[in-house]
Amino acid sequence: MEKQVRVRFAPSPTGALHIGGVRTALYNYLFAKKMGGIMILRIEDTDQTRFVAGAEKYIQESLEWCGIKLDESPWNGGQHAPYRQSERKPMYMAYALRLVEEGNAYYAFDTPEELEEMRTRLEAAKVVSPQYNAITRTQMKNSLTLPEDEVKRRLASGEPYVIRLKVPRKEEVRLQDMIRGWIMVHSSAIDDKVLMKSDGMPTYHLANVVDDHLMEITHVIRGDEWLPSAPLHVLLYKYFGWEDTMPQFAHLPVLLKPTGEGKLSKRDGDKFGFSVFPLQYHDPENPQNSSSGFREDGYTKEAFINFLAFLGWNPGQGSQKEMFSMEELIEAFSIERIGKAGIKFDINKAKWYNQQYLKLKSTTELTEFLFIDLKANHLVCEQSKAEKITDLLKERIVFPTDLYKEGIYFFKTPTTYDPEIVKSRWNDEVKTALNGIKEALSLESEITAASVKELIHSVLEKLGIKMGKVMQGVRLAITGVGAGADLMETMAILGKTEVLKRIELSLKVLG
RNA sequence: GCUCAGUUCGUCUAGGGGUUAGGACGUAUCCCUUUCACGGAUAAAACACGGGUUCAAGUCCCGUACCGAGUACCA
Repeated sequence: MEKQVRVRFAPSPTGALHIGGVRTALYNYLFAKKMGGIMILRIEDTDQTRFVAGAEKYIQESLEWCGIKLDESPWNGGQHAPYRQSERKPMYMAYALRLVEEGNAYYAFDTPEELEEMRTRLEAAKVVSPQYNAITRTQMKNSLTLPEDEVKRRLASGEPYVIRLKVPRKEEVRLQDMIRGWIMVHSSAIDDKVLMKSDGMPTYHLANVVDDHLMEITHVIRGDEWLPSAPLHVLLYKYFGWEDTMPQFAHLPVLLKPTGEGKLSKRDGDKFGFSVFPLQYHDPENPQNSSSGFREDGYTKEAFINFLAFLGWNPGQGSQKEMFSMEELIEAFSIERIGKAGIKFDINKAKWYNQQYLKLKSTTELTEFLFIDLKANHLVCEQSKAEKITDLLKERIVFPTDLYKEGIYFFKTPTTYDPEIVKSRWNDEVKTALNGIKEALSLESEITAASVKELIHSVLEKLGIKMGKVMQGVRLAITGVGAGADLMETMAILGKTEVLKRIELSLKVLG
């Protein structure tokens, strides 16, 4: 029987969780659930200098909103707790030491200044990529070059040191990526990466391999930016003797800016006018670091997830289905169908998805959104009227707030009239029609969409005016704008008195 | 620079040797309608380039170009 699938999403709490991170989490989740496996979240907080308070909470809330459920995490525990690397700190040194003892790693005492000096020296000597490696380490201060007693003395004196991986000089490192196939890298292209930092914390490379092994991770699904260091991780698995249980790798293609130049970054949200974060983010220490989120922009989570899932993945096999619920995504998902190329971000598709999902919602549900904006603007409205308005408008909205934005004229008598429409559509014929409608309307007791339509028809017929020529002017008089939902329905909701009032007002204001 | 990846309509993509290269978003036009939208229909729009392999290449191989990622005691 196959081993149970265990995947992890491993963000670092350095700020708001980027949309690309959400996608990585989503793919992990979809794969885990598809395989009947376990989804784990591990907080990678080994860099204390970049720690941001509140970031972890943000990650948690984001995933909750998306409906990505965690089987094991810092918040709900699990058999491999703790799930924060900072809390696992004591474990890592032993593994690093084991590497040192077995001759696969070594102590290094070089100061930042000395490292900098080495780089400038190498650059001056026209070395293309200065790195700490099999060649240069012979000239640095480490346990490979220093006498044994000197190393012991430095260690005992509490002098700061790091532990570096001793990368072999000539060796072919290969790994199989589930998305990209076989990848081969020569060890000379990898430098002697730091495994343990001088503050006693492991670097990502060590921590990730140790934790993935300990947590029995079977598949590592992560961003493309890790691909270049994946061979290094393979080397670590090898030195630890964990090759047999090494997870399978899948490196996801990056999300690019709409222009395609570089990956989508925090700043791009402002630049291109859309959010790059799932939730609104407020940085208490750095308010200008705050950002808008998809949730607050009015995207439903269903649309957000559907949109995100299709950024680099599709069900293939000739499927033309675009709308997928989380359950359907799980059912259809496979790593093999993830693309290799970077994806340019296009917010239009997200808007379209949102529109589709909003249409699927019931009028009652949508009316809730209308009430939110109504309350915020200190307006009251009867439930039945609000539902009628929602019903009328629901086909035209992209965001829930459009209900209020589009329907503002239901709640406020227009005080201004769209100058463009006034210019092109306001004329004597319209005024004649309006006067005729006003007269006929004042004789009515109450109106319905059908009755008012009939009324207008007969008035215009009597006056010898074609409907198409004046109706936009009539709309302007009643709503102040040139576009909107069915005008007859609109008038019926407004009621006879209000319609009359507005006609008179327009005649007075526009002359 | 070096290493590793990638390249089908403007965008997301289907396609796995033989297709009029399909769909979706967006765009345009038409229909519906009192207008705008919705809906329906139609259209414009792509295999980066050059070599091979093959009877046959978007599909396989090799170069070139371009694009991206990585190149930290960051993840």
